[in-house]
Amino acid sequence: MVARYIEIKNSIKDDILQKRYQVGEKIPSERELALIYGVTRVTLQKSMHLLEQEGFIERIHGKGMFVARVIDDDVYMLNNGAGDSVLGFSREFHHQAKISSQLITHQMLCATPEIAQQLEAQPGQVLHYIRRVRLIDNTPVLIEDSWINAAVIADIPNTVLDGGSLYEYIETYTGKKIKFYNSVIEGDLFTKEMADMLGIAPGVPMLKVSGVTKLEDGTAFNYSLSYNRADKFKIKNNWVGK
Amino acid sequence: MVARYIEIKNSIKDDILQKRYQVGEKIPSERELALIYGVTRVTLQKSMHLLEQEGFIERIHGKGMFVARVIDDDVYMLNNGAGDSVLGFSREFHHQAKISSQLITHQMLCATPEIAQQLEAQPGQVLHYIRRVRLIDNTPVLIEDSWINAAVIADIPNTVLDGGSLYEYIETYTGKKIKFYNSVIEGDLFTKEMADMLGIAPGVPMLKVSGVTKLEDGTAFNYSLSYNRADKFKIKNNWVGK
DNA sequence: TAGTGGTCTAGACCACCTG
DNA sequence: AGGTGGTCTAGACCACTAG
Repeated sequence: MVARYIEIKNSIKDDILQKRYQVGEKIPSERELALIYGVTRVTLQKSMHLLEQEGFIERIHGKGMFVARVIDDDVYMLNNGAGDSVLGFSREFHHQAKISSQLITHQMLCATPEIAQQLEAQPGQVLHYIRRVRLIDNTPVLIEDSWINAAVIADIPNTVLDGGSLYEYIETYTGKKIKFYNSVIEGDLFTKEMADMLGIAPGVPMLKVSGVTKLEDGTAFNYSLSYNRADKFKIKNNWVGK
Repeated sequence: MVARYIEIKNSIKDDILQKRYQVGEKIPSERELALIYGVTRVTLQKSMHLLEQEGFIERIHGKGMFVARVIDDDVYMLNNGAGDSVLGFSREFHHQAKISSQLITHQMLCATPEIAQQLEAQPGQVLHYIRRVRLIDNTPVLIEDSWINAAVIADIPNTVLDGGSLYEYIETYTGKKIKFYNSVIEGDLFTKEMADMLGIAPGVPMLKVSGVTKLEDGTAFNYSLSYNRADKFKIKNNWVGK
């Protein structure tokens, strides 16, 4: 059951990505598009506001809506607050490159008070602890630690951890969608130990991203901490006022 | 002319910040709040969706709306995609600390092709080039380079660059609000030259943030590049599905 | 079953931009 | 003046959660 305004948003996003509109070009007005898609203006506006937040169009009061120039780049972009790159490394990049994982460890342990608090669970709660090195085209680019509440996801097959999408597995397993991801980005340097795992020199800059993921029913199931090579990743952000 | 849904959003945000609701507590339903504020559900929902994007509440289908735990921290948070910290360093932090600036240079120059493209202007367009070191409680924490289109803002008094808010000045000067800020975050290390300007050791990690700022009529007026001490800043991000 | 958020309609009026 | 996006109303029905 996909909402109509999501379908319309994706349809127009596709038009932009397929270059059916040129960069900077004015697209049809809200009233025209509402007529075309057979919805009211309110519904169409929901689509267009989303498209604006995702950085594909700019809405200018009194003028119209215009296709934004979209930045393409040589490095990998982790989109913030827009798009779906939040929904997992595999899902995001597997179309443009070969994604693989090296499972360092997968064990069950009890939550420390700190992690329990992040997961809104009791200290001592049984968790999966997973450490993976992730590779793009066979080059190691990041280390990711995940703590996953075993009360929410009891079993995690190692086949999922090798190459599959963990988030996709969880959505299938629970029958619920992922709705919240609250994260914090920090800059730091790789320690020798971590640099060795990635096969790079120590003292290389990194982007550290930590955060909690929740399902649509509010269940916090995953706390993760990833250490990303700063020469391989950038984070894009589109802020829109009001 | 402030929209009703913005007023309502701020009113409820204030209730949360003033602890009139406890963390995790359920707040009144949409229908109740719509009645209280004398608006329809559609209007109230706009308020609550904003509040959710800003990370203050979580909306759970079938259950209700709940106050999110808000992360307070010792370091300074640059909020992404939510809140207004995008709208300038001064405006964001002057309530919690003494903000000052050290003006390194302010000169007029002609746009290179690269910067002209960012500003959607012609190469050779006259620009302000401004380099400032910014301080929190007299500690230098970042270096910021700005290129501002002189065709949009002709005069920039040095009093504004010293301690005032540049963005506030621009909104007053042009009579328009800032609507877009598209930025990219990268991790890197401070060079010796930059480290010297901040009085720190070279090789310290930094968060580099670059981006273009536009007014509500779509005018790109500012391209900026800031080099932030990674031990002083974090960047927060709230992603909400759908 | 009752209450919650999620979606959608068919209008209306306002604010901004251009000719 | 005419077209654009921005806001708002007063309903309706659907999907999810709980007791």
